[in-house]
Formats: sequence, C-alpha cells, structure tokens
Amino acid sequence: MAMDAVVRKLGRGGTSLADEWQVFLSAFSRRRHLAAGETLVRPGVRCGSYAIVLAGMLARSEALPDGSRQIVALLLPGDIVDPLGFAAPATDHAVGALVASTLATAPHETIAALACSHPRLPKLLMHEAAVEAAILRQWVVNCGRRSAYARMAHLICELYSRLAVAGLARHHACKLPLTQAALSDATGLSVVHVNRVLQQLRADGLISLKSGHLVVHDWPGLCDAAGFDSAYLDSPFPARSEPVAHLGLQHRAAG
Amino acid sequence: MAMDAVVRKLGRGGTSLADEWQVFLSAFSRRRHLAAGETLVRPGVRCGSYAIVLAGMLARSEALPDGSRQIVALLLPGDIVDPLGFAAPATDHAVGALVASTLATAPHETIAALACSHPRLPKLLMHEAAVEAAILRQWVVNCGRRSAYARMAHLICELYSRLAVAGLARHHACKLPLTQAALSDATGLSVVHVNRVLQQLRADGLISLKSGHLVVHDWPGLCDAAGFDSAYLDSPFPARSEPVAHLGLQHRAAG
DNA sequence: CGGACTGTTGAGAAATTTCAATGTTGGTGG
DNA sequence: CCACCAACATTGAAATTTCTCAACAGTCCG
Repeated sequence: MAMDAVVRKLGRGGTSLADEWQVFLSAFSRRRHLAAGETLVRPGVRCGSYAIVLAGMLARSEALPDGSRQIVALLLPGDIVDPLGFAAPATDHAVGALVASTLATAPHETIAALACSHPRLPKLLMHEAAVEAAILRQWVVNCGRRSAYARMAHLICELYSRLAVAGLARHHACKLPLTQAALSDATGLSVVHVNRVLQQLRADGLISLKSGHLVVHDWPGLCDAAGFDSAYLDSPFPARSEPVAHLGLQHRAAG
Repeated sequence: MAMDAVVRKLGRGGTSLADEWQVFLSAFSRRRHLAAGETLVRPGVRCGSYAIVLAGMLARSEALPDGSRQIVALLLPGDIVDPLGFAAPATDHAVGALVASTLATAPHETIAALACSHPRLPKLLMHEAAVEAAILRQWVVNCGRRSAYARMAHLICELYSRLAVAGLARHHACKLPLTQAALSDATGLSVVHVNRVLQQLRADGLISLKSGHLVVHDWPGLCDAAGFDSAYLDSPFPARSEPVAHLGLQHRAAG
C-alpha cells in the first residue's frame, strides 16, 4: 500500500535504527483522508496524535493580521507531521491539506508507551526533527537573502529532492500540485512575481511546470541558480550516504 | 554563578520534569569561553558535545555564495546550542560568538548515558527543540511576509521576551549587543535599511537602542507594529503559564 | 593621533508589489 | 456537446519598498 514512500524515506539512513522504525510504523494503524483545503491542525490546539503523510501534500502555515499568509513548511509523503509532537507545546500554526491527502495516525500515548520499551525510538524522532529543522533554516535563508529567482529555484530543488527521496520522482519529473498562490505563500513573493519568475525559469530552460507536473530539464543549472546543496536534506545517521544521484539526478560538481 | 539564567529559563515549564533538568544540568561541568567573532561549530563538522549558553550571544549563520550571510538563529543565555545534537546529522551551518561568550558543555556520550537512566530526558530535549523550531518558523514568517519595519520590531520583541525569560531584562530594558550589521544578517535587510528602520522605531517612540543597550518605551505599540504574539516562545509543558507579563512587561490585549 | 569598526546620510537604481484587466483551464449542469 | 462558472494563470504599467553606492561622522582603542 501507500506506505511505500514512508518506508523508503524513513529507512534512508541505513540499518542502524531499522528495528525502531519497524516498531514505530507498526503503531500507525489508523488512516485519515483529507480533502484539498481541509485543516488537520488548528493553531492553539494540542493535537493528540502523530501523523505520517502517505499521499498528497500538506502545508504548515501562519496567517498574518493583514490577511496574507506564510507557508512555513511543506509536508510530503513520508514526512512525520510533528516529530516532536508529544513533547511539544500547542502548535501556534495551522496544518492544512493543499491537495487531497492520506495520513496514517497513531496516538501520542501509544508512541510514548513504545518509547519505554524501545529507548532508542526518541532518537529516531529527534533525527527526523533535526532534518526538518535544517529544512526550516534553509527557508529562512531563502526568504531572507535570496533573490526571487534563486528563491523559487531553491524551493523547487528542495521539493524535487525530497520527492525523489520518497521515490516519487522519475526521469527528472514529479508531480508538484502547488498553485502559484501556494508557491507565493511559501516563498514570500507576490503571486504575480511568482508567475514571472516561473516564466523566467522556463525561458532559461531549467524546468517546466504545468498543471501540477514538474520536469527538471537542467538539474545542475537549477542547483546553480538556487545555490542549492542537498547535503542538509537527506543526511542519514552518522555517515553520509550518496546524494540523490542514485535516484536519477545528476549531481552538480562540488563547489 | 552564571548558571542563573539557565535555571530560570529551563525551569520555566514548572515542575513536571524538574528532576530531569537537575540531572541534565549536572552533566555540564566544563566551561568554555569564546571571544567575539570566534567560531564554535564549523559547517559540516559533527560536534561531539552539548553546550548551553551561560553568557553572551551566539549566532547560527549560513554563508551564501555571493558573500552575504543569513543569521538563522540567535542563541541567548539559557539556550541549549543544539538540543537534538546527539541524534542530528552534521550541521550544515556555522555557530559563532557575536560577543564574548561563556558556555557550559557536556559530551554527547554523557548525555546519552543519562538518557538511559532517565528515560524522560529526551522528552525534555525534544521540548526545547520544539520551542527552538517555533522560533525558527517565526523567522520564516518574519523574512517572508513582514515589512522591514515590522520585521525589525518583531525581532526586537522576540529577543526582549527571550531575554526576559532568562531574567536578563529589567524595567523594559536589556543589553542587546548586536551591531546593525548583525541585525541586517538576522532580518535579511541591508545594513543601510536597518539603520533607517531603527531610526523610525525610535522616532515612533517605541524603543531606544544605543551602544548595545535596548530600552522598550512602548511594549504594546512595539508588539502591535510587529504583529508579535509571545505565545510561541515560552509555552511550558502541558498547560500554558502566564505570559511574560510577570517579568515586567505589560501584555498587549488579546486579539 | 591613526586606524578600524560602527553608525548615519543622500540620491539614484533595482527588485518587487499592487492594481486591474484579460486569458485559460477544468469541471458541472443543461 | 455546449454554456457557464470558478479557480488559476498571465499581462501591462505605475507605485513602492528596499538596495546599492558613496561619502561622511562617531567611537573605541592602542
């Protein structure tokens, strides 16, 4: 079943915590479906369970007083919605489905109980959280210091890489069902400018992006435009595995 | 000794994990001093120990190919440098001291060993990490969607609040030893614009900021300009404690 | 006193936003 | 199958924010 992406992504670190993953995943017996636009977590509400994205795409977002919103993270298949969940205070932001999505869920108590019998389980959650934090840091860099063009390119690099890790990219192509409005909220750019930047990226022969389907025509070029270095994304446990190259990507020259 | 701020800040959640904190802190027997500008962690290097900031101020930052840099987090007294440390992959960014700073350190192995005897210790680290992540999310919002003016105001609100939690603010004033260049790197603005925005904030009677000393003249006004809501910062464990009001701040009306 | 770092100022240039209108697409009901 | 509607994408032009450049002032320290 759709657990594929999850296993692929979570197992990427090699074998050192394979048992813990097995145990952890086995707790996720429940399924939950969300329609596009539906909300999973409301700001200020403590969510009582863990969730793993099986299919679709969700966004963590914050609404601003002036009516605009900022997407603060995108959740792809294989992602744990809130790895620090059972230790975290109430979330301050919303999590909503950008497209129809499927989740697997498990109550916090179940996981907490498992953590007792499998003391290395927290380590595994902490690792996932650390990768999520690294992504978040890149978003700060993105919004803070990169030009609109590089910002868009970087977001696309990140998403492509993450989808590739989950086994959801083939032949430099993947589904990327984000409207330009969503891209705008993710990058902090205006919708109009997103549109123009995308045209530029297409004109430069780097990508195609149409009706939710992304094709990367020039991965090294895109990485270069973005200042993208995938190291922060996939880093498995102690050693560093080969980069996403094995998933059908040429890897850009070390710089 | 300087452990004051630490105890104050880390203990803020009330008593539920007090024992774990005791045990955790007792492992930090080593001290380390950094001069201003000195580097604690270099990108790509796995750091083998935990560190807690006792005094001073450090910055996590990423350098960009074009020579600019983005500060991705500021570490204040009481902060754990990398709560997910022993489960995290190698850091992708640098951590450096902005001013002369003191740290307490403990080897990862020591903490890992303690985690075995005190199974709730990871939960405590995860909680700290969750708060750090919430701050990071606010930075994304800040850089992505707020005007320069609001952005600066928000950063100041955040720093003042965090310093207040650590017991380092009195009478609406605190030390804030950040150069305008550092503020620029933290907000993603140009140095020149930082200067102008600060002048505006002063002219509007919200703050004074001179030679490393901040005074907040109009906390509600500043929060308002920033769109600041302290909820994400201090949230202690399950229940929510009173906001920073008890630390000498008027709290803005709920809204 | 000199030098280095930090803060300040002005003016023109550039990137990005806003506004407002017009295509395009995909689905739905007649 | 067509008409229609809503959501999404695209375009142009003016307005605004922010940046860059370049100069100058203040402060700290040896």
